[in-house]
Amino acid sequence: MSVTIGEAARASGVSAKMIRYYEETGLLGPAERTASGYRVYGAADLHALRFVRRARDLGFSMAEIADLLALWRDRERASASVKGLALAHVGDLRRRIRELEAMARTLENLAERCCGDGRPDCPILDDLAGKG
Amino acid sequence: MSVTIGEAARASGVSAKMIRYYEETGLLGPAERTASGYRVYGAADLHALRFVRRARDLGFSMAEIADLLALWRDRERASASVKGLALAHVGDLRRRIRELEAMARTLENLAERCCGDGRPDCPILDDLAGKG
DNA sequence: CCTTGACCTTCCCATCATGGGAAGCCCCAT
DNA sequence: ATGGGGCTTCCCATGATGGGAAGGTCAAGG
Repeated sequence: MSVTIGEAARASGVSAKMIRYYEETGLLGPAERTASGYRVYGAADLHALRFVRRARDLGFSMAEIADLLALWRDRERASASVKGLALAHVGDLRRRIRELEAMARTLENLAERCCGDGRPDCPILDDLAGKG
Repeated sequence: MSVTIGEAARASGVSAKMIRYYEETGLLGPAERTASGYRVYGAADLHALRFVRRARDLGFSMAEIADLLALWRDRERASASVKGLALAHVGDLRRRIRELEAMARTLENLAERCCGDGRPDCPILDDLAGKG
């Protein structure tokens, strides 16, 4: 039950490029190799790759994922640690959302006041130019 | 009424590093120089720098800002072009917000189901591991 | 007049996660 | 044995930003 990097990529949704990168940066341990140097992945490796993929989909950074992986592998972990990490990340996401929200609202307000026709007068440019 | 790059940075809120970078990449035209090679900025340059700063604060990319600057300088522009750019960017922001929202909600749901005490059982890790 | 310290110049490097591509080796099927 | 596809490593690029080194410049004060 061992596959090459291409099959691992297809099975996990992580590109072969990224799998090598994760190995290079230490997020994942070095993969086993065939005699000719090909990387080889077993069931546990695929499991870890899918874990990483899922965590990336939830917006965790590689550093956070390293922590999550360590907790995942530690059967003695306290769930409080995981929850803490997750909630800290949620705080991060919420903060970014608030920033983007503020930008979007500002622009929507400006755009609403811009007639958007062939004339050059434009409250959006006026605002950017500081003439607000 | 001409200032050096440091003063321009302070006056515009754009770091000296970034001012040089904007010049290097062509977002802003080459600055005038003193005989000894120092960059020199006049009132119009400061105005443009503040424009760029403000646009960055609203989340526009450098490519979009290049377009906005061109429209700003073009007195024959159609406000529709500006509005189009702005609304396209709003669409971008809204899409990113939706993605982050989805991540945050997923994580909040998982965290809510995690008791977060000293025990190892953790729905968050279970979900990441695909045991959801 | 010379020193000092603050400022400027260019150049290189790092971030973070990701992709592109080249040169060369390997494996399998025809 | 040949061809095609997959693997290896290595280098480069992204976008916007900061850090820092090595060296030139300027203004103020001794």
